[in-house]
Amino acid sequence: MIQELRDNYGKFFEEKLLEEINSVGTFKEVSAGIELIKPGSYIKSMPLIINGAIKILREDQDGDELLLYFLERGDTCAMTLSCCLGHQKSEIKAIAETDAKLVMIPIEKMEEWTAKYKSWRNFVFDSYHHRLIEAFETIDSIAFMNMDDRLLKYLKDKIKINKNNIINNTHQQIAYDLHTSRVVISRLLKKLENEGNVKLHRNSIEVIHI
Amino acid sequence: MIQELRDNYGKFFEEKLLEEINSVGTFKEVSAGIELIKPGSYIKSMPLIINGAIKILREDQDGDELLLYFLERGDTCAMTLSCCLGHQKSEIKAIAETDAKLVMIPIEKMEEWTAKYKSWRNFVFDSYHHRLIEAFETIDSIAFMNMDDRLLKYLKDKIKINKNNIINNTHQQIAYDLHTSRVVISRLLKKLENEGNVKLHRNSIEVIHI
DNA sequence: GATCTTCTGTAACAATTGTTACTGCAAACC
DNA sequence: GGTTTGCAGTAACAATTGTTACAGAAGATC
Repeated sequence: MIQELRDNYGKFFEEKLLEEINSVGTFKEVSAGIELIKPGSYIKSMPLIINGAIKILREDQDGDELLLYFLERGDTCAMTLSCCLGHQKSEIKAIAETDAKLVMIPIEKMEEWTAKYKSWRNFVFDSYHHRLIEAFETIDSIAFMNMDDRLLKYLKDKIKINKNNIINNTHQQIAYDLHTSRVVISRLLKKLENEGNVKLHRNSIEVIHI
Repeated sequence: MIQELRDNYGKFFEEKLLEEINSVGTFKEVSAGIELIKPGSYIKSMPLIINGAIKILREDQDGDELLLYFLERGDTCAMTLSCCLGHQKSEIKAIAETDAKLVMIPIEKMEEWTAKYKSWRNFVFDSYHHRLIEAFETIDSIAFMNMDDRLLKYLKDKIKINKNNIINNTHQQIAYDLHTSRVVISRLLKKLENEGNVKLHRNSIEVIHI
């Protein structure tokens, strides 16, 4: 595990902290689709992402959901951070977007390292910063963009995250992420296909051109 | 100023930190309507809010804007925090919602205090936590609520922030905050008036019942 | 191969929100 | 008092998004 940590977090943390993480962290592999965090649950450890991607969703009381953003290598979950520190319930839902490798860190260490390691402090602050920025970008999308542009952005993000221009999702799954209906997504995808931007298959979408 | 700090931040910070804030901070009074932060500008100091309220807005490239949330006594601007630490440009716009008193802290102190004072660290983490939660609540509103409910929420928030059930805004100003058109707001307000929930006057709205 | 399930395509329609245009009113200004 | 300016009310219409319903295609299962 120490080698994975060095490869992925060596540029953030000094060797001594890497060793501490190695000694108290537990390695975890998850398969795509696994639910990591349920809204309303308490969180006992914080994940450092080694590889793969995690999808972070917001869910309202009716079970309606909306994609907030993806976490990747080098990211951590800011919500987890603040929940741990504030001993609060989770406000979000996290699902493995791809198969992923994580290192789970017990929350007691967080406060300790925050005082001890400058690099850890900076990492935590940076994480908050990035999540806040991404939350604002999500707000931009839903406030200022129409569904056709939001769908384009979604396809772009998916390609980037999965490193694959074939998106293995049904229209219904996309509709959930964008909080709209399946019919709307089918309609817009068909339009994109007619314009030559995508090719539609059953259970997957091949993106030809942005 | 030290007394103002003790009254408003005494429960967060130890006396020694209060004194440090007092010695390096500068007191600032602003009138309602003053623009404190422009999107794209660099930030050189961070505000602690003593009283009054600050309105935080998101703005897109076309100049369209959207209200994110209000800051009050005991709050600080998380965006400022992360901009200072990351030496980044502001992603938001801040306008004094009411007359307000602030203490401005030079950013160099922030890193220093983060290492030195546990209470400061907790304050900063808490601020991030609250802003993230509020950003998520803003996402909830625009993603899951219709304009009529968003308007109700807006009126409620305004009453709370201004401690006054008369809201001194034109319909156009509300439309800007909610990123919609004046006609839509007039329409919905008129509906609320017909239902007996508000009374409409020129340049102001009297809220009768939630 | 026959059946069942799930996914996609599409039409028709409803609801919500956005736009344009015009009106009268109130306050401000001269 | 008369004029100008900005605000609010309203109608008519357009655009976008959401809903319902149904048909056919692709896989999965037996």
